[in-house]
Amino acid sequence: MARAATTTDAFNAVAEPRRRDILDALVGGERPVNDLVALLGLAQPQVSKHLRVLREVGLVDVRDEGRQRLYRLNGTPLKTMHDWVSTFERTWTERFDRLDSVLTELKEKEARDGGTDQ
Amino acid sequence: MARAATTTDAFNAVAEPRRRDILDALVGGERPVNDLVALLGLAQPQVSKHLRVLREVGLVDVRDEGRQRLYRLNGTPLKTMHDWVSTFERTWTERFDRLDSVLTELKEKEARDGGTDQ
DNA sequence: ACATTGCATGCTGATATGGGCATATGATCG
DNA sequence: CGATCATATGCCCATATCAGCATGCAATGT
Repeated sequence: MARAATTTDAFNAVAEPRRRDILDALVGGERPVNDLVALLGLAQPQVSKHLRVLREVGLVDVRDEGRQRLYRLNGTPLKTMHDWVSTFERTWTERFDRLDSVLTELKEKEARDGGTDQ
Repeated sequence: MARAATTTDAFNAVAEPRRRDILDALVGGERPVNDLVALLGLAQPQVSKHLRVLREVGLVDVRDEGRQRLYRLNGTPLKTMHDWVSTFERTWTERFDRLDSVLTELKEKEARDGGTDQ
């Protein structure tokens, strides 16, 4: 088996930096493809392809307006990511890091003096 | 060019669900590889490989203890992800969604104005 | 009708992936 | 030392990716 498809979920879709850039660019509101092309300095086909991936995971919606296609951000699928990552929030807090070190040291000491572990 | 390496950053490393599972399993504290093998129901080599990726992006630290290698969570690299995702937090708030819809409708109406009578 | 603009899609090629399986390395025990 | 437990690596392979480039196609302008 190979790596999971980029269209599998938000995690995979957003692992690509360009796609994150696109989402960032859409925070300000709807934009036609050429706007994004100009903003990102990418070739138009690649932008369209990235947008396709984002659309498939529901991170953007499209709307036709004349000969343009206006893409709009829809962050809902990011909620899952946010929830998951938040689980680890304590981990990068300095205070927690210290606490963790202390706990680990305690464990090591215990394991050394008791003999009975687990 | 192909997809970015999984070891490029936390975004890519964590796009793989098994690796997320491993991190989840490590929230409770240090664990030897075989613990993870049992918990995840994966083959030992794959677990070791996933751990390698996690180590390369700094999401886990290792410590030798006899013939075991104890892996420990280090969520610091997740902070970047958290910060980025948080940027979009408003997006999945119901109230914001509604506001957004209204704004879009207004825009659509505006774009249409001046011509058709209604 | 024809040219043009705005986007999407198709194809090619180099590349890294992740699982399966075998094997190497390393520490510990008898 | 030889056996065994705990992990890491190596190799094979099917697969999806992403960039680049050409082309398809709908909407608009003249």
